[in-house]
Amino acid sequence: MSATIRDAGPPLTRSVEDYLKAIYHLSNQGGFASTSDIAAMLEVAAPSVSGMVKRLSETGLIEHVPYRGVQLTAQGRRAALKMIRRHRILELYLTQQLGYDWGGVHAEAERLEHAVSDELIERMAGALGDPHYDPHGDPIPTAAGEIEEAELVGLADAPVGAKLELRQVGTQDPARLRYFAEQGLTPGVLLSVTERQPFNGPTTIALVPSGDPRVVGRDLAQLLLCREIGR
Amino acid sequence: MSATIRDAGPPLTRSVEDYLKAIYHLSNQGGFASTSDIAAMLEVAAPSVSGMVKRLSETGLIEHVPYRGVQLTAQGRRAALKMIRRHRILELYLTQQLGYDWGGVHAEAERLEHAVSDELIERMAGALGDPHYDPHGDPIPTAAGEIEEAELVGLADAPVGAKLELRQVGTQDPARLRYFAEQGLTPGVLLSVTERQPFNGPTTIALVPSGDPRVVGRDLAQLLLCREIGR
DNA sequence: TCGGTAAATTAGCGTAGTCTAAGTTTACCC
DNA sequence: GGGTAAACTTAGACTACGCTAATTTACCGA
Repeated sequence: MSATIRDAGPPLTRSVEDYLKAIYHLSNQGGFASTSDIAAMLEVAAPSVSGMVKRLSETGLIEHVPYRGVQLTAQGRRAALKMIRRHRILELYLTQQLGYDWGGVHAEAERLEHAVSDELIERMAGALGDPHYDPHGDPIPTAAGEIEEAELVGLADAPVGAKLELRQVGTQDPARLRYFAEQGLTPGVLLSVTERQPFNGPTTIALVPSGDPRVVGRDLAQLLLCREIGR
Repeated sequence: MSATIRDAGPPLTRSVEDYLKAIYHLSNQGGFASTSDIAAMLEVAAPSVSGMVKRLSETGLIEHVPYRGVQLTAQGRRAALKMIRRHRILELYLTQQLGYDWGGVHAEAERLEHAVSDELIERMAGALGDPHYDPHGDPIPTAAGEIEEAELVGLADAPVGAKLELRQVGTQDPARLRYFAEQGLTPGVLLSVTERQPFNGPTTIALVPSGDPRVVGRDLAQLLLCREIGR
């Protein structure tokens, strides 16, 4: 009989863990992560990524479509979620238990996530009351490697007063994408809904933290998929 | 003007940190650490040590006398003490704040000590009340890289009732060293002084925790250099 | 004083991961 | 539909670190 589930294999190196995490973040729901995006995120040269991609796909952690991009396999996804859990638990622990502020904590967690044991993470999680969300509102994967998928709402449908994080832009059209980028409406941006005109009218939002206002017509607003993070 | 003190240079790799720590432990007070002892402590092959020794002496962290052994330079010693501080603070923090027992804690600290920042260590130290000793009674180096040298007393001069840790054996004579080893008297062993005969008579001790008694004549007892860790 | 042995070193190689430079492939635009 | 720019991959080199096998050195005992 083959190994049940934990077919551990050789432990992953720091680099491999970083690549998997980057690929996870870049290939949100089913998409491909491109070589150059991975290179930019990890601050390495593109050929380094090509080389690593070859190795990772040989070991079954990712699928590689040459000149297209990569996706995580189930195994790679599991490993990535494990790192994300570690990262988020560490960030939470360092801020809540050791007085870190949100500036320094990311770099610290980035280094520690490769060195901590599962046991330590679970002890930290326990000391924090087994949290399900980090302070950004992002869900923390469980120890078993499951993550709650954030529910996305179109900006056109978000209630006035809601505080949102823009997560995806639901179009491939370059003209629209360029327009959104010009408006500062790119994934990751925070905003709040300040007003909406009736009868399918435009939505007015304020960017956070700058407060800059934007008015977005209904058709475009439906393309801006957001996660609600509060009122 | 040359750099004042913190002539940091490139950050040390994990391996380098491990080598420096091993050399520190093996070359207690002015002695040399041998290639094979380092290899044994780090569980690598001897030629790997030779190679690393060459690099470390080129970068000024150690002095190498070929076929003799190595010693830390002031710079190497500083780096080693920094790692030892990290290790001991981590061990203390993990046991006192996160419920680790003394079994699992060493391996965890061994990994973490290479990943933590100075800031994190100082925060942990602060949370612990800036301790000066670890639970073994070993002194914790200060953040500035100073360590309280344990004051060693010959077993022949230790007061009856004292609890001691055997730290060094003050002879190179193989016959005596072998005898001590047979008696279980090797560095690191804990013991308590139960009795001493007058007129330069022998000292009777009990090994801790077994309680096994040993009677040691004065001449030999003077060779057993101990650190007092309580009564 | 001379071996013999144990320790140390050198030689040579392998892997992981990085880089630059040089070629391919894709995609886009007119 | 062809040309070009951007993205990607391949080629080749380098560093850190490990290993085994072979050689050199130091020391101890006869």
